[in-house]
Formats: sequence, C-alpha cells, structure tokens
Amino acid sequence: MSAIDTRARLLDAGLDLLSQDGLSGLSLGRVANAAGLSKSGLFAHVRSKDQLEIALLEAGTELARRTVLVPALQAAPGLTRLRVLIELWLGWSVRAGLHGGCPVAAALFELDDRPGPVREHVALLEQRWRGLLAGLTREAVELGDLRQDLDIDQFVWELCGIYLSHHVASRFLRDPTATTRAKRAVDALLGRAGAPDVQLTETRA
Amino acid sequence: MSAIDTRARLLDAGLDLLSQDGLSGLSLGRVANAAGLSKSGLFAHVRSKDQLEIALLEAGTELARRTVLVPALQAAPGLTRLRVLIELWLGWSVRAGLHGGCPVAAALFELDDRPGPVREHVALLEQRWRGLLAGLTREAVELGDLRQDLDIDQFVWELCGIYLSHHVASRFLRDPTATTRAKRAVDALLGRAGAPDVQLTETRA
DNA sequence: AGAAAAATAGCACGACCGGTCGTGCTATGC
DNA sequence: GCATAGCACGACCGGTCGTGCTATTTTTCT
Repeated sequence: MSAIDTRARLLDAGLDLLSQDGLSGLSLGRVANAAGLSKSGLFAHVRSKDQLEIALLEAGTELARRTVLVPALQAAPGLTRLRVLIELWLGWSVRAGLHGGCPVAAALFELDDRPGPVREHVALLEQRWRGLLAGLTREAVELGDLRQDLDIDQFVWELCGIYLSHHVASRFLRDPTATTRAKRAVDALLGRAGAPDVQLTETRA
Repeated sequence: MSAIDTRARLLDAGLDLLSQDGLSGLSLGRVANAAGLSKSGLFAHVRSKDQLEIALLEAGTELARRTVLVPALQAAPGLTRLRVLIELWLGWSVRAGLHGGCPVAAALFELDDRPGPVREHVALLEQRWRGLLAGLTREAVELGDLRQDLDIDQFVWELCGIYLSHHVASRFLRDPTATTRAKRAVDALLGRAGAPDVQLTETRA
C-alpha cells in the first residue's frame, strides 16, 4: 500500500474523529487505531501532534471546499450563488459524511486562549473563509442584487452568527427546527441587505 | 481553613482554568494545583471528574447570574431591561474576572457528540438561559415595547447567534470592532422586532 | 534477483491522566 | 478529656499521553 493511500486513510479517519471529539479530545493512538496504523506508523507521517491537528484541519477545509464551495460555484453568480452557498454551508459536515460537527467552528471556541501554530492556522482558515463569503457578497452587490451601500463585513459577521447558532441548535440542542430558523434568519438578513423577497422558493430543494 | 472556604477557592480557580482550557482541557491535577490543594484533597470535594465539571459549570452560571442578570434586573422592565441585559451579556466573562471565554459557549461546541451527565447538565443550563431571554423578551412585548406578533423563539435564536459571533470575533479573532458589530446587529434585530430606533444612545456607556 | 529506499511496526521513555488507599490533623460534641 | 467526623495529605494504581529510536517489512529500481 502506497504512502499516499495510507495518508489519505489517515486523514479520513482522523477528520471524522476530530469532528466528533474536538482538537484536545484527539489522540495519536486513537487516530492511528482508527486508520489501521500503529501509533509510530502514524507518527512517521505527521511529525507531531500539532502537525496532525493542522493536517486534519486542512483536510477538513478541503472537504468543505468540495462539499459546499465547488457545488455553489455552479450556480449563477450574485445573489443566487450566495443563497446556494449558505444553504450548502449550514450543516455541511454531516452531509460530507462526518459524524460530528464542523471542526473549525469547534476550534474557534477551543483555541480561544491556547496560543501556538494550530491557533494560527485556524485563524488563517477562518479569515480565508470569511474573505470568501465577503467576496461572494460583494459580487452580489456589484451585480445589483444587494444594496449598493451594504456593509459587507457586517453582513458576513451576522451570517457567521447564524451559522454558529444553527450549529448549536442542530448539533447540541438537537432542535429539529434548527434549519428552518436559520433560513428565516438568513432571509431577514438578506432582506435588510436589499434582496428581493423570496416567498418559499424551493422550500423542498 | 474551613471546608467551604476551600471549596470556594477550588471553584474559583477551577472556573478560571475551565474558561481558558475548556472541559476536556481540564484535569484534576491542574485544578488542584491552582487551588493550592493536593489532587486527593480536591477529590474529597468532588467525587469524580464529571462532578468537578458540573460543579464548575454551575459556579460559572452563578457568576454569570451575579454579573449580568442581577444588575440587569435593576433596569426598568421591558425593552430597557432587555437592552441592558444584552449589553451586560456580551463579553461578560472577562468583566467577571475570568481569563478565558464563556465556559458554556465552549461546552456547546465541545459536547456535541459526547453523551453523559455533563452534556445533560449543559443542556439544562442552556435551556434555562434561553428561557430567561425569552421571558425578558416576552415582557417587552407585553409592555408594548416590541411587536405583538413577534416570534419570540426566533428572536432569541438569532440573539444567541449574535452572542456566539461576538464571542468568536472578540476572543478568537481578537477583532477590536467586535462589540460595535454586535451592537449594530442587536439594533437591527430589535428594529425588526418593532423597537423604536435608538440613535447612538449611550455610545460610551 | 538483489540492492537501495521508503514505509510501517515494535518498543521504551517520562509525564500525566482519573482514581484509590491509608493516614494523619483539627475541630467539634459529649 | 475523649471519641468522632470530616478535611487534606502523600503514595500509588493501571493506563494513556506525545515522542523518540531501532527493527523489520514492503516497495522500487536496477
């Protein structure tokens, strides 16, 4: 078995564990075990716990890219694309096959006060993602779908809040209405941003 | 030194550690050390790690009660009280003297997929808190400060999102504009809820 | 087929984990 | 003045942590 296959298996199993147990809940032994590897075999791939965490986080964002960004880019630019991306974003982790929540969201609360390279990396990922959201929003503004004077950063900031609230509601509270609530909040946010009302478009899509 | 003093010291030191390191980052040894106790001495007070976590969470909400709820109740009932509570809520942990973030917020993302008594307890705390927010909101509605047909649960849901977004922005991203953004979002939320516009009231209070 | 190189396993380490044990101390009730 | 009860201690349990070092297997290249 080639090393790259092993590495892929490793990232796959590790990412699932990460999404369930969080960064500090992760351990080399358990990841190695889940990947069918010895602890030292795994250690040959990642040279430290930190590097394992970073590699796993990276694998997570790559998975998110394939699961939410790429499909969203097939939608028409502007408001439509933004809407589709948000819909794909909410709860993406389970749709991507993970058995836990969004690893980055968890890390945002876990690494509050833990300096180091992992925190740095998460900050980078988060800023990249927010930049992406801001970019799509700007596009919608420029295409005339949203208000010209929209405060884009504020828009993205509030959107992230909806994502987090949805994460808590659906994953922790197991509230079955979580997605409905989130969509209602997004609609209100978009409404304030100047998007035309959308009455129940594709409620079942 | 009396036992209740010791217990108070224990909860105090442990709560600070909890807010910095999260639940799974906590360890009996470190808490004992921080409280100036031996591990077994600590064990005489809490009979297990789970019970320590629960006791600490409880101490955290008690601290929050004193720091945000009690002062807010001195404000006039209705919209004013609601506004004051939100303002005191955002970033309460640092004002309460903790060196980390809100322990419950962190737990909401940490215990996603970890069943057990601690998760149960956090769920209880969270539901209690949301109930309290809903109560204050309902009061504002009944006093005519907010729209009669306001969807209160939806309002609270979005408010929690703002809190979470503010938590990430201020604590993880260290964004200095976090509080400004949060207040702007709250104003928009209140505006949609039928509150009269408030132009720059107490911008420096 | 055989040598070179890469990939994985085995093993040992020191530290720390949650938890238990027996043992004193100290304050209180009789 | 003495028994009792609770608090805190240090030592220690089996286990797991992250991390090295050394074999051994597997692949690759000649």
